[in-house]
Amino acid sequence: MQLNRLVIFYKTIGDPTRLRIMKMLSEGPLHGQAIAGKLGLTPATITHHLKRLREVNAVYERRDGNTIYFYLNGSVIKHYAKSLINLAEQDEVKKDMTDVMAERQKVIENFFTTDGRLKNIPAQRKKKLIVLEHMLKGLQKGKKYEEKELNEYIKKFHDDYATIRREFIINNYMYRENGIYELNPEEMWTKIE
Amino acid sequence: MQLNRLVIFYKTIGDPTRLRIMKMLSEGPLHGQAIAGKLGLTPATITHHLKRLREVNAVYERRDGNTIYFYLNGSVIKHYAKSLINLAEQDEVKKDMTDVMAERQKVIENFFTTDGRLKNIPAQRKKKLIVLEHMLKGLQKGKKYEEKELNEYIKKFHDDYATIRREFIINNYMYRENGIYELNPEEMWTKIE
DNA sequence: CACCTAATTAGATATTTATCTAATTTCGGT
DNA sequence: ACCGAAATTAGATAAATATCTAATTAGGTG
Repeated sequence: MQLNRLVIFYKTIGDPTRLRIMKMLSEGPLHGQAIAGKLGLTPATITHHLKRLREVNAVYERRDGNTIYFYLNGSVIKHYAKSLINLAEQDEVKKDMTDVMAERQKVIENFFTTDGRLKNIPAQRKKKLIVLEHMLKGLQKGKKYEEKELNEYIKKFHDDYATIRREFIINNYMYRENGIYELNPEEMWTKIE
Repeated sequence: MQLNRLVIFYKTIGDPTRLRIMKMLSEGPLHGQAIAGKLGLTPATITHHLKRLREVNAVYERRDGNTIYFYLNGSVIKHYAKSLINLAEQDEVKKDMTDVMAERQKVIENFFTTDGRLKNIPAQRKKKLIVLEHMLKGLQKGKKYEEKELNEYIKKFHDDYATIRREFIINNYMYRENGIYELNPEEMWTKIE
């Protein structure tokens, strides 16, 4: 459920230590020991908090040797913030959709073959999102997908399923938990400006 | 401290019952009994959550007879959300300030007499904020003000101290706790577009 | 292989807090 | 001045969780 995701995210954020970590990471990646040192806490404690932050995709990590660098995941955080802003705005804004739709259609025609395969992943962010959303249309809301199942689905469009699957997560279209994937509610998707 | 405010706000938001209340209030004001009914919880429990939400100014209330209607305080919520977005954006954007300053100066000259009194409170939001910020300059960061003390300060500018004091809170320039007022860090202020 | 450092896991403790029931307060109407 | 409805307060209980120490796992390097 959508509300539930927000709850978990904000509960995670609403902790002094975790917010301090996020603040530190906003100035650049750090590894666990460094964080522990700066905060005067035990590595075990940092592991605990990073686990929490990872669970909501507020951070991601990159391994270098046996030290792991943690990065702030700005886009996910921004999306949660935006869904808070939506909540705070009681008025419903309806925009004119016709032009937007025409533009989307053109992008889809350019990037997909007539038999529905993706020619290549657009480099331009805006077009990439349109393409991703097009592929997402075949997935069911609320359904839980095994990673393998999702890979198979994506392969119908393009061989590089790993990249595309990652894009689904990065742009907040999907949510991963214990290797199980699920569509996010649309309010949480990365929006095209 | 700034981080601390954020922590308290997000901890408050990060609770299923409170987020559900906020969601309900986003569709219009409600009184306590109504909220309790819809959520299947005790009035005492609702009081508890509303107290929390009030502490961070996420809601405000209006009394009608002896029933109290609660409203969502959209602007405060949006400001916290924006400060999250700031955190998520690692790049620092510097803008050209010279034009902006000239405009502010003009507004201040128009709305204040030569001996520094406020002629009247601007109706236009943008100008109002400039005027409010001008008055705020005489307050000290980190200092805690009694309500009476703050009233006296505002009276130096204008007799209607109650309205102005309220504007300080609504626009997130100041923070109130147990009748004590304090300046918010500037990152949290209402920003002029 | 032996060793070192980083990270994680497991288990224990102490603090926080959401919720309830019961008592109390607040306000308007009769 | 009294009564009823709405809200708050007080106190109790149960659940969640931040942190620590100690043990374990992972990855590299001499």
